[in-house]
Amino acid sequence: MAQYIQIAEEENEEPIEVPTEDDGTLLLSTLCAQFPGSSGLKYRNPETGTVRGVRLLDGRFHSSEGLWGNLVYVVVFPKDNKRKMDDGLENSLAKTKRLESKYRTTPSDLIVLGLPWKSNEEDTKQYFEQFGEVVLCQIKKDFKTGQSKGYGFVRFADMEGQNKVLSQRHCIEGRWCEVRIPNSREPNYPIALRKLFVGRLTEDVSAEDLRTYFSKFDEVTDVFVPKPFRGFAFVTMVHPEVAAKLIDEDHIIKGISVHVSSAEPKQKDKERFGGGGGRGRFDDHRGGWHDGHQGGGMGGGQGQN
DNA sequence: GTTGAGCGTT
Repeated sequence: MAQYIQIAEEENEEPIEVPTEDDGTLLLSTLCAQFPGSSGLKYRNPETGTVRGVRLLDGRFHSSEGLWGNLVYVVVFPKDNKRKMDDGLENSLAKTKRLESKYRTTPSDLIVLGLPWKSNEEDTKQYFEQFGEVVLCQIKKDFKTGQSKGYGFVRFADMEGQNKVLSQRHCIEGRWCEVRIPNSREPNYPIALRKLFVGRLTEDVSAEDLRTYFSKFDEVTDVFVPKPFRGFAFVTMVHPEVAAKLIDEDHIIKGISVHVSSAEPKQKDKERFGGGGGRGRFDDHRGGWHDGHQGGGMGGGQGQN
């Protein structure tokens, strides 16, 4: 009968339970469904403290004694993380997901949800032009009455405009609107819930190091290190729930123990830390796109190409 | 004349 194995993406992360087959093996395809792009499994031997790999034969993982036990297994991704886009190891789901965000390099139509009924195409276009050259702006209307359906499409000439517009919320003529990649069920969450404050930083840790480190947990949309160096940085993740799990933890990056907290400190934290200098951390830098946007120079991070 | 999640008459 099937059992459930606890599998996590990182050793110290919350595992999810994945079912085995009736014969007690775990299908690689089952693993890939939960961890797109994964290629293996490992676990820490409780007795020796060393990490062991799990045997993989013909697309099936086999536990050592036919029992998976209560261990938390950790996903392994291909070593050459600089995987080619059409690497056979990546299934189509993973490809689709990546294409939707990280590896997208040309602008696409973006759907704008929640427009005010009264908004017209001219004013809406004007609003979006603050982010870059707008090459398309349309509002969907009832073809009979001409009444707006409250949503439309916008397209930018380049990725810079697109990235900027996707990385923040929008207030158009008094209403909060959402801009998304069409059909991607991924809303873009409020930046305040995705942005991490990385404190106790030293200059040995570069923006690229930060991006590489935090990319292990989720896609990183932005890394900001104040110049001149001030001992902290901001890292913005795609998913608020991932960001939440990283907050209030110490992380070792290049041997340096840094402390991660929310970029938008709660009142009590303001009293504990910030305070002295006057304004809070969140005010110390403008939201927006700093590096690593897909447009120009391909910021640090994992493997592209 | 109202409304508020959705996915586009070319």
